[in-house]
Formats: sequence, structure tokens, C-alpha cells
Amino acid sequence: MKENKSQFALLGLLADRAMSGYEIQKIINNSIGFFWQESFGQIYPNLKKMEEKGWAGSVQIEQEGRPDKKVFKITKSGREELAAWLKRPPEKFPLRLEILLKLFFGNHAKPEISIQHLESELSNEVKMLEVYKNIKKEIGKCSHESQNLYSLITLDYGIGLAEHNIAWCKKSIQKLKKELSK
Amino acid sequence: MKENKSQFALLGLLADRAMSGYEIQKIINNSIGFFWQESFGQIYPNLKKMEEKGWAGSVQIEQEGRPDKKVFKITKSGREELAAWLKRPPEKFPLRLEILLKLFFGNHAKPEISIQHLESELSNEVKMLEVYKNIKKEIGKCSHESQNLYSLITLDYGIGLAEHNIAWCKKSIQKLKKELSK
DNA sequence: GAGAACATGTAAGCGGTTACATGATTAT
DNA sequence: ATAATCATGTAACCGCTTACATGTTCTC
Repeated sequence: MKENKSQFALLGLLADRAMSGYEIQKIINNSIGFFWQESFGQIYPNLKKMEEKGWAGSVQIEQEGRPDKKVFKITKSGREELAAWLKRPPEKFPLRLEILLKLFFGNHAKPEISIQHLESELSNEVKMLEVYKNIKKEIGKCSHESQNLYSLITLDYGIGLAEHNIAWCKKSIQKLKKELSK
Repeated sequence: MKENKSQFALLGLLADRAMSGYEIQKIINNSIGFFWQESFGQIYPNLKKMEEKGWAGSVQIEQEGRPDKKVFKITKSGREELAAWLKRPPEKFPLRLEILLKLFFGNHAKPEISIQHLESELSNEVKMLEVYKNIKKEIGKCSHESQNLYSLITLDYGIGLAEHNIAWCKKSIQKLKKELSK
């Protein structure tokens, strides 16, 4: 049987503070979004299931100048489940990098196509690296490092990955261009 | 509508030579397996669908000392579909790195747990790096580089990724150990 | 009035894994 | 015998995206 990992992602976020489904998605998009995505089609049904299992409780909150929202709060049982999941070794797969698949089959297309994919990836990663570095600067400014140790570790992964991607794109583009000029 | 990427992966492999479903999985596991996986539950039904669409044809092959096999061969129409897919820009997502998710939530577990995940990842990546480097050496020996240009590019991705992973694991383990000793 | 952001959900339908089911052949 | 490898498939079941559906409030 396969583990529903979305529920643990939601649990982990709720462990920090109570949130609505809508807020959860926003938080995901600007924190773990570069290595973990969730859609509303997953978030809302899973929050419901988590509540049924007693991992979270919800309250309707009235807001001024905004629609009501349903805020979910993790329970003791939810925290225990999260802790148990954190102890289990993470799985490496599934992993599917479509750009590598297209590159791998590059001999069945014109080299210009592979170069174009690489250049697009390169410009994208350069942008992302800039974003990550700015976030890191912000974290460094406003508080003790130890409080954000785990955010910093994952952020550093993103920075290293982007740097590797950039170097690899540049190198590969050069290889392909050299091949073109032959 | 979502694209069935498995079919293009299969198409790309069949573009090099005709193969059975069983052979395809073996090829995947020791070439693109580190960034792309396929299970039999995907391979066989998809080959069938591809045949129905005219992307591939199949013949039953009798073998000596082995069970019969059904070999699939790409058609002209299949090659056209592959070429058209290769031109379309690759998508970055979905991407889900479970180890990062567990690390990100590390503050809800003992630091020892995060360290253990990192050490396990580290030893695994060290092994993988060794494997990749040996493959690269083999490729370098037996033929012209240009023939394997695209394999080399994806392999270099794997090498760079493993190196980044190793550096990141080491750095993160140190950070967490320093935190422990406080 | 239009558009953007806030907010919550459901339904259809494919994607994908895991387990099941079967059987041949070889090596130990 | 029995385990391993070769070989092909199906079925159940959940994962997950996309599209649909609805409604509020604020800003321009």
C-alpha cells in the first residue's frame, strides 16, 4: 500500500500554526513549492480526511472585509502521526525529470531543439537562484539562525541545485554548439 | 488534459531499436532510471495503446532456451509523434523530494532523525557517484563521444547532482551536529 | 463594471503502483 | 526441488490534475 504523502505535508505545515486550505497552498507555493506541490484538488479532500481521522480539528472563522474561512488545527494525535512519519526513511522515487528525458532522446531531433530547452532552463534557474539568495538574506537579517535551521537547510539545497543546473546547462549548451559547428 | 509521458518515454527507447516490454524496463533501469521510472503496470498497457494508435507495431519472436517475446517496433507515425513531443518545452513539475519535506519539518522531530536521513542519503549518493563515473569511463573508452553525446549530457547531470547532494548532506549534517552540541 | 484576490469545494478521468496470476527455462 | 531469471499481462485502488461551480470583498 502506498502512503498518502500529501497528508503528511499538510500535517507538517499545520504543526507550525493553524491554517485554512487556501492559506496552506499559498504557504506551500512560497516555501516548499520548488520541491513539493499540492493542488486544491488534493488539499481540501485531504484536510477533510485528516479531520475524520482525528489528526486535525476545524473552526469556521469570520473575517472583516473577506469571506469566512475554515481554519484547521493539528491535534495531539496528528502530531504523533507526523513524528512517526518523520522517523521513517524518505523514499527517493518517484522522480521524473522531463527535461532530462527530452535531452536523452536528443539524437532524434535537431540539436537546436535541445539547445533551446537548455537555454530556457538556464534562464529560469538563474532567476530562481536570485530568488533563493534574496530569501536567504532576509532570513539571515531578521532572526537567529537556529530558529530557521531547517528552512535554511532546504533553501541551501535549492541554491546548490540551481547552481548545479546552471553549470550543467552552460556546459551542455557548449557541447551541443561545438557539435553543430562540426 | 494531461500528456501521457510514459508513452513518449517508451517511444524514445523504441526509436533506437525494437524491444519487448520486458527489455524496455531493463533498459530504463540501467540508463535513465535515476531520473525516470516505469513499472510493468504502465509499460504493457501503454505499448498496447501505442500499437492501437499506430505508433508501433509488434511481432511475436520465438527464442531458444527462453519464453517467447513480443517485440515492438516504432512506426513512421511514431517517429513523427516523438519528434513533435521533443520540440515542446519540458515541464518542471510535478517534482516531489520527500527527503526535503522531512528535513523541512525537522524541527518537529529530534535532530538525530534528520541527521540519520542525511547520512543515509550521503552514503547512497557516494555509491551512485561511483557508478556514474564508471559508466562515463566505459563510454569514453569504447567509442566516439559524438555518438553518445546525449547520454553523456544526461549522465553529467547525474554526476553533478550527486556531487551537489553529497556536499549538501555533509554541510547539513555538520550544521545539525553543531546545533546538537549547543 | 471589471478584474483580482480571497475562499471552498466537487467530479471526471487519467496516471501510476502494487499485487495478483500465469507460465517457460535455466542453474544450483 | 527450488530459486532465479525471463516473459506477459490484468485488476484494484489510490493519487493527482484539471475543470467546473459558487460566492465574497476590495480596488481601479
